[in-house]
Amino acid sequence: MDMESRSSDPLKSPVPTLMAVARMAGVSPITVSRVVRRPDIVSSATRLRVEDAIRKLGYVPNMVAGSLASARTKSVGVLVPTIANSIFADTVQGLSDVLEPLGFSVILAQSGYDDQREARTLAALLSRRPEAIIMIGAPVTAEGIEMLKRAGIPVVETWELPEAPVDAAVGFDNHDAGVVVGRHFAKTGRRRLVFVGGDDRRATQRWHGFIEAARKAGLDEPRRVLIEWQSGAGAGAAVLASTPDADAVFAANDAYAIGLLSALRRANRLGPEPAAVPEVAVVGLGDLEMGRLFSPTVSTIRIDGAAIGRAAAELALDPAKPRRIDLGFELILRESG
Amino acid sequence: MDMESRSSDPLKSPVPTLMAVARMAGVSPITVSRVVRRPDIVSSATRLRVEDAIRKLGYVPNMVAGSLASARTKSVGVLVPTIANSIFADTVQGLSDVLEPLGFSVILAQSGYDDQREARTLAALLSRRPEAIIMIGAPVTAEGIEMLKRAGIPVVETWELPEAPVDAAVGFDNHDAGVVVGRHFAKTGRRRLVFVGGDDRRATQRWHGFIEAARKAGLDEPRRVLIEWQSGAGAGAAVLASTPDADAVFAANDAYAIGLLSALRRANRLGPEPAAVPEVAVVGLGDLEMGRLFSPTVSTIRIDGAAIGRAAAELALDPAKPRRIDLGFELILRESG
DNA sequence: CCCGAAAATGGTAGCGCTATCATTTCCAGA
DNA sequence: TCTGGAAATGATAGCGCTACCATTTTCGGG
Repeated sequence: MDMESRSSDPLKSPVPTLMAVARMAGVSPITVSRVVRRPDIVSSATRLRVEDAIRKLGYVPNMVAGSLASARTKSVGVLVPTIANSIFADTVQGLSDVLEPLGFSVILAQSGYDDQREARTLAALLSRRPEAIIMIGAPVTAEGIEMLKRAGIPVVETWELPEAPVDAAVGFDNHDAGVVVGRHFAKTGRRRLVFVGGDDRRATQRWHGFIEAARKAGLDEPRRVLIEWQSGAGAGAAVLASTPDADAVFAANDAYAIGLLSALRRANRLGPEPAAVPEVAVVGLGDLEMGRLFSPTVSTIRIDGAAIGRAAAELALDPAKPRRIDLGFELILRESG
Repeated sequence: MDMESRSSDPLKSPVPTLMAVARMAGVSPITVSRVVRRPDIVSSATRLRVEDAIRKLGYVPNMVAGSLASARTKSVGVLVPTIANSIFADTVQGLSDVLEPLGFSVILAQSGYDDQREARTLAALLSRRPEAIIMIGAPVTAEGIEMLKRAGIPVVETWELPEAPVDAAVGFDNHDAGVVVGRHFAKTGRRRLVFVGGDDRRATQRWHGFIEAARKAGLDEPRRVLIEWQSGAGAGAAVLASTPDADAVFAANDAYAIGLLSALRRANRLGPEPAAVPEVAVVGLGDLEMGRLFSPTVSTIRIDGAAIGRAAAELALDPAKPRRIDLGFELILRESG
């Protein structure tokens, strides 16, 4: 499609500039700029004239030029491992809800749980000069950390609370979450503990907390089932295949927990009605709505992903705010364990 | 946090420019620019020298300036009703997977199913001069359509196939989906049909198709249960409360379908084992993984959200490609109906 | 009716980069 | 050794806007 054919004014199709508006309204360019950004300091007579010209021309300010001139891009870079994971989607939603009303745009990028890609992606984000970076997790490569530091902008790491974040962090203690679930299993008489999840740092922290609690309680050494795919069904099958004797499973997210419960049902290890004491206890993480709808209802470590996003946005915009926020988590016990 | 304190070089902390690199390497600025963008046309000797300077200074190109000079932003605006909906998250993921490797960034914005907000958001997106716009659904306001046309860039509408899209569309026929489900219910002997969903245009198209099929088959006039919240549980409760006598329900998405099945179970209308012929047939839309894990497994209109995203990205980048792609859908029959 | 301060508007000079030409350097072939 | 065209590099002029300061206009109070 060529530009001419889609313009409503076939004559001087090129996208109108602030200069064009100024000429049409008979004012200087800077006045147009003021009408757009600070209408209050322009007399209402001129303002009306300018607004009229803007409407007639269909002028849309060029923020690229504006950003260059003002050194403010009104944008925030957001780096997630993947968006096709409802739990991160909630966080993105939350931060977007705070940022957009303030006129900030979200530049979204995915690292795909890949270290090299994270570094590349971070460079790409930074080249757009966002006013802050918000990421799920902490940067993994030294390169990435270095770039972030040099950028001199707020950097908010979420979903974990590193000892020494580049700048700020909003999240919860993943290690603790593992401990809490481990203890809960011990207290309810479970002995053969299993952890299913990926091998990213957050999952690993949960795993460490989980073993720690199991050891302290004198249980069998917990086993870990590593999952590559993002599929709940896959996670369920993997656990049944590699640790069929497990009597308690901590799944790194609710999707895995549901996948496992579904596999257990298919293997006829669930009984027709949710048992008071299930043969295999399962606890997930995230508190997806699905978990409440499933039968048995899924016990979980509840995390408020949207709240993390909102808090992260606030730290990103205000460097004066405290640089570390622990939003905590909550163990929610339902039928699954 | 102030900029000085976080720079690795406390001396001349300000973010280095291309000019600084040029001076350090003893070349002209344009040569640095070429090393960054087209390394192949620079002699290897100078290239090495420049790359060295870049590394030493930690230079990150300023794409804002580059975009202004070249009139290419290497960015695509993406407008979704909400990202906290796994089905759209898949589409965003898909398009991002195509766009990022090509050096394009995704500027993500949410309209929240709100017409006015859609128009505002579109203006904000356009002011960043993206090279294309990809949106879920078609623009709703005349204003929005006008702005998009004037922008003179590719615009891809997804998840529906309007008669006259602004530019391009990738999706499937929502009306047809309704027809297919309606016919299926008729064929399997259902009579009291209900549709649960929102009142956005896509849902409404499905609804229209659904009634059409029901009328043709001579069934009772279908009823429509309108849902505001995005919650499956809410949808389930609403259907049970307002149309308790329904014997077949088409849910506008799988989350609603699962919410309804869960409510039916709680109301003891599901039986212990999935029945061969369920009392109430339920068909969802989207084919979430959860639907396959649930019991009963959820019948659904399968849509490949990621594929829609990938195809949309391709149309966005290449105006020569066909402007209308019907990716279709598939009725997947499982235990729920 | 004048004065001075506030309100309103404008001129100038870049922001950091790239497009578009030069211009210079290099080197194979005569 | 000289030539000519390709390869490599550079000078210049903006891109469309805003920061900063200067200038003009307005208007209430003496």
